[in-house]
Amino acid sequence: MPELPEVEATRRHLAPVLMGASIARVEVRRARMVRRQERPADLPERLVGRAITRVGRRGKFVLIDLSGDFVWILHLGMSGRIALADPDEPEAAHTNVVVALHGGPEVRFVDPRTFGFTAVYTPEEYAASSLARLGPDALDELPRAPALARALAGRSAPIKPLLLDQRVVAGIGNIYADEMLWRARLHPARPGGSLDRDEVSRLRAAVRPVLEAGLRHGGTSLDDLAYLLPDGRAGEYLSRLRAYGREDLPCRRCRNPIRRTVLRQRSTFFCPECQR
DNA sequence: ACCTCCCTGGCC
DNA sequence: GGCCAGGGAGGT
Repeated sequence: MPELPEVEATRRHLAPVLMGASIARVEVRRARMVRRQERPADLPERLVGRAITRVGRRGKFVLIDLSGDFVWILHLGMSGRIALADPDEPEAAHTNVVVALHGGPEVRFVDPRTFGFTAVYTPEEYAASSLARLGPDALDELPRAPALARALAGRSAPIKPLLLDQRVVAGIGNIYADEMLWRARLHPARPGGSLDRDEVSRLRAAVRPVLEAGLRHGGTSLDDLAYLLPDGRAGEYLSRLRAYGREDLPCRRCRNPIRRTVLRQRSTFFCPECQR
């Protein structure tokens, strides 16, 4: 599932190839993939001829700066991936958008479920978009415990959906949220505002190690292989998960069975013994 | 602040 | 054949 580690792996894969390149040609095969820009049909003309000056990331968004102050945005949704391939290589199924670079490979946006999207923004459009309301990046800008405590203070919503709220902290998705709460020994249904100082510190301390472990192991590909690395391989982090997907399996800390519940329509896995 | 919806492949 | 997975926007 593309959450922060998978998106960061994608960014690292793209950056060396895209930096300094310029865009030759754009093909949008599924119009639905271009969303959240006022006139989606403008995407090709906004991209063609522009040079790439930076390949960044904020939360789950890949942000590609272009000449002329445009920014090209990629969001992988839940089944998207970016493949770099020479034009004569065969295409994967569900190659929905192709962006060819001058004298270089094609950037192929493959996404069976089309929850991912792409757009090109002017600075004004960016400022008016939901991207401008993203919280601090969970890896690069993680707030210290006191600031995190302030963000959670007075919140009656369960801590897990708060972790998934991209305005609080950007980049955490359903799998890694469960892993962080397991590591911090916090029950996912605890109201955000009920966490004491020590608990907020534990949670804060769990964020980066979980994301970095995901990154080290190439991210998490579930059994449906909806998510793959840019080169088509499966991420290896699945086998190291402590909570997510482990219903009825022994907790790796206390050996009691992991339980599954649904919180805000999302599968939630936790150890009822050691997460309180 | 909550629920519904979008979409498709894989599984039962 | 029907259900499930889920990020994020939109509606209530």
